[in-house]
Amino acid sequence: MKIGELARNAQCTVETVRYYEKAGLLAEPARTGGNFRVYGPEHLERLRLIRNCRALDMSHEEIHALLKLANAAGDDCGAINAVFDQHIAHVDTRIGELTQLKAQLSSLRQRCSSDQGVDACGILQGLATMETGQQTGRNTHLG
Amino acid sequence: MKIGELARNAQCTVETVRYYEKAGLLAEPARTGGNFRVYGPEHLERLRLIRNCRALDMSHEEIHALLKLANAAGDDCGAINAVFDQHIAHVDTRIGELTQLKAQLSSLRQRCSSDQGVDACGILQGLATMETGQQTGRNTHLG
DNA sequence: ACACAAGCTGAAGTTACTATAGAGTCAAGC
DNA sequence: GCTTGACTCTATAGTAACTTCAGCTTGTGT
Repeated sequence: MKIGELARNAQCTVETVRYYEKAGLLAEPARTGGNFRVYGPEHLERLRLIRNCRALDMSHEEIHALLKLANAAGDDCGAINAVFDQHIAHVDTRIGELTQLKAQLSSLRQRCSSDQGVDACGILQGLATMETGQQTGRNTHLG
Repeated sequence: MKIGELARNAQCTVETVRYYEKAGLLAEPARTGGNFRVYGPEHLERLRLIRNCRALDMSHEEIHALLKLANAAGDDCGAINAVFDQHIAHVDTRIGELTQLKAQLSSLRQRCSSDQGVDACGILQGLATMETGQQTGRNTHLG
């Protein structure tokens, strides 16, 4: 199949497919005489796997590690579990961060009664004076 | 004060300060004869506000809107509330997405018993065949 | 024969910064 | 007066994971 069909089957754009190829996630396919890429079902399966990993918010780095492990057929998959567990921990951390964030936002939001002037706005005052606890988490790749 | 002192006071780097200036979030300050930026307390207050907004995961676009509203002194701050409410909704959406995500990840994770071969790995099988419900949310700027 | 869809490459744009290169400024010490 | 070192300046490139664009070639339908 050609790139457009592949992309449709995997629910992504052709640009994304070419991007994955350049990024080394998807193997370079054969070409037609006219230089068009031709894919087989194995490419589709691989692309679906990649897209699902992305839907699960894995980074390219994590996906790359996973693919490498998947290709080392015969090995036991303890290492795959490790990649997965680490990713679950990322997601969990991020949920915790956002939950705390929401609490902070809600508390600020309550300080404003909407029909007063900007000068007295509790949100703006809070934003200008609050001390954010330590530096904010750059510790996951999840936003 | 000079840029280094400003940055220290606001807990960020000098590069970030210069970046905010170029991005139009922070007003261009006066310069010394030697072309060094000189800031007053009003710059510090503004910078603190920006940093706090960032700590709350607001995008530059949202912050820009907020600053514009804050500058329109005298207006009532219903519009500020609207920006805030929208941002809280973003955070909430993202928490929901990640929670669902974690459930999916955990369910996949349980399919692997660790000491089997890669061929039989339930995680990989799941990843290659699962149908991700619709397209994944590009609907917030929160990762 | 000709239009139009789909494909190709390479480069630039996105967000919010961080990092680097190479130069200039300033205060302190000798 | 001169040097050292900390600080500052501009401009450019790199990061992640794509998207968008320009300009061209190929394939398909009538």
